[in-house]
Amino acid sequence: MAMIMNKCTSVKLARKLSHPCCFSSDLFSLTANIRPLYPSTAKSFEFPALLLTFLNHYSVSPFHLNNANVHFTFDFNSFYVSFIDNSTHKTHLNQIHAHLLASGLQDCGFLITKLINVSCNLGEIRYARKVFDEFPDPDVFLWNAIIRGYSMHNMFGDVIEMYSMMQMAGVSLDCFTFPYVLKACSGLLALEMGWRVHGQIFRHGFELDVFVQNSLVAMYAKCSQIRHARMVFDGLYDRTIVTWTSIISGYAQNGEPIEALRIFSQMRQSNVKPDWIALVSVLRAFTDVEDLEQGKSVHGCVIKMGLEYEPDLLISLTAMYAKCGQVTVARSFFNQMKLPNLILWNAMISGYAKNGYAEEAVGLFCEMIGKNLSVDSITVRSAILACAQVGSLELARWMDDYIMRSEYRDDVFVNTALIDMYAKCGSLDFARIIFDRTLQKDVVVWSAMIVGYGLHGRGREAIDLYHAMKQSGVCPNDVTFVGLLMACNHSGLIEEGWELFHRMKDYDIEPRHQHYACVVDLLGRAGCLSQAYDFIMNMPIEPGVSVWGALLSACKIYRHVTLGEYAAEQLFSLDPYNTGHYVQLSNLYASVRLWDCVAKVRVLMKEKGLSKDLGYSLIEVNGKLQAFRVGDKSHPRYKEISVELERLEKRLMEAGFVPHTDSVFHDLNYEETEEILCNHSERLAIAYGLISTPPGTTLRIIKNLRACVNCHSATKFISKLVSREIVVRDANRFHHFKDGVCSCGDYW
DNA sequence: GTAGGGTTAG
Repeated sequence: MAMIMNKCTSVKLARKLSHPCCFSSDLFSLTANIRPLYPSTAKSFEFPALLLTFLNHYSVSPFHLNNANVHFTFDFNSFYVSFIDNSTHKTHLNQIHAHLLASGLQDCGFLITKLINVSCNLGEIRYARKVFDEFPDPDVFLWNAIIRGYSMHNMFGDVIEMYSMMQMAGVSLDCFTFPYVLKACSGLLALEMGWRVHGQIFRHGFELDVFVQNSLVAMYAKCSQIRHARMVFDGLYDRTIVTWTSIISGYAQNGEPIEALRIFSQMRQSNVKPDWIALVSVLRAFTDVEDLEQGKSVHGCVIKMGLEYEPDLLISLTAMYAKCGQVTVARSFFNQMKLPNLILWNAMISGYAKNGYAEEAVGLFCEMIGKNLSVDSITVRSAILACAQVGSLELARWMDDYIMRSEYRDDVFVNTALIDMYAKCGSLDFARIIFDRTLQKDVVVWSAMIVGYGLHGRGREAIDLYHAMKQSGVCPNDVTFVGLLMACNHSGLIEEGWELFHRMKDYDIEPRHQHYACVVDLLGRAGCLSQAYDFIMNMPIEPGVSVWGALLSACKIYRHVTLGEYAAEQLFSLDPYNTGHYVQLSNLYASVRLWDCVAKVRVLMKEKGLSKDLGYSLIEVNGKLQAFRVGDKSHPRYKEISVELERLEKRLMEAGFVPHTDSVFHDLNYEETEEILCNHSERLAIAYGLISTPPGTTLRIIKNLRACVNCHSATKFISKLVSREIVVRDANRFHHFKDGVCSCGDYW
């Protein structure tokens, strides 16, 4: 049998028929079984020969054949006609039309409506339109048929056009017309048109039709008019599960998941039983708020209702678990789906990317390309985000190259992601190239570039770009200011940062935690610790982790123990299981040689079951990332690395480098300390980079933790000794080491 | 012949 199958159609049919996870084979056997039924059954029809042609060619459904009134009730629903060889559609339709003409039935509105419906179902929308145009005086059924055709193929502009023409022709609309037209308004986000249609609905007296009203709720919700959707919803006495689902998903789509969930519980109280689409909508709301526990309870509900094999629920569950960080659980749902589905893959890739499983995300993306699966803008954006996290410039180049050859090269969202990616992979130059070639830059594009400069401590350029942005008529937003403040902070532009912070109110932007944290950082950097403390005390919002963290960092740099202890106390109560805070406090104690206190912090961590995060560094050599841990001897070239390390050590000593022992977490004796220091992962990566690349090559290193004082200082020396630029991405920012100086100005 | 859902950059 010729099989040109519409994926979506086959899924719908399979849903009606059998276990969804193995639909393809069931579908085949079912079609095979019922085919032989036709010839014998068909003989008993009294209907004209052309309708037999219809049935034989365009229907594989046995369901209607046993019906005594078959010639008036048979069904040409889209999913029953999707098995026909595409190339013969046109011929068959032509034959049928010819039969109609020959039988003098060309004016039979009923048959022509059927012909139009079948043509639309087969995707022959232009043919349908031709048949429609040739019909002398179309009635409302015929108009609805052609409008339905355009609607089912998402040709919304044509829907609206036909709707206007229908009114001009003086045909009165019925309650079937409006849902198609409203769907078109939603699809086009044509709110004005939606308003007008709403007026028509009133005038035609369809304000009680539940289909029309449900469509109105959905239309307003899709056009971001959730308040209006709510007004229609509140005015409805007769609410079906579709009504409830429309308003629930409307709130979720408009960024109000909490309200969506509140209405869901209201729905449950009204004893309306959710169906699978309602559950999908509710899952989305819990996914948005990343509420794993509630998400799990919906999962329980899905199982209770026996819907756990519903493919679209599997997708929603995958998305929910993935976004809530349960990527392994998500992956098991992902693996259950045998047929490729773009949204499922997107959910898995973005879930991986969002939760730090960057390699898995990139891997899946490559798998998609390898398998020739179609991707969309969401797929590439998630993949770009993952590349940004990996940090490899080579991978970033590959991704950029892929985008340049794709249909997304002018997509402003994709380009924003690319700018961010290049900035995080260490190349502002490439980021700038993308930025410069992006037309119609919105505030997000500008902010991404400003944040990029900020990340690399290029404060002046960030501020210049900010002025250029304003000049081009784009208004800054809160993210722009995060970028600017970060840029000032990372490059020591203390007064400029302070001034910019106060400019925020000119744009009615309420500072958030990140902005306050940047200011505390700025003050801290300038050594104004008591001002920083006063600033925190006068904040209009409750200071959070980022703010106290900034203060603790400053206290560590300036060795201010009492204030540091206070900041640490706040951090421990707000964020008790974050190892970083304990390490910072311990490093503060170590810097003033308060070894007893260092030990106390260690005990505190032990009590909480925490251990210091293992440091590692990655270095990219010839497009490959190599990982090194502290004291790592496992590398195949360890012998050479170790020789290089010793050589470096010697040269460092000769150049007058003195190790800073206080960056070691434990109280060790001097020799051991020094040995561990030069075995820090960063140094291993540098040594490997030096022996693996030609002289003068920039070394690019990615660390999982913040730079330690000792490595930072040693790396400055090394950059001068070996005449190399060394670019290090630590957990917070970039350090560009060159000629013995670091771009961070020794404050990070 | 009609209505509702899932993936989304800084």
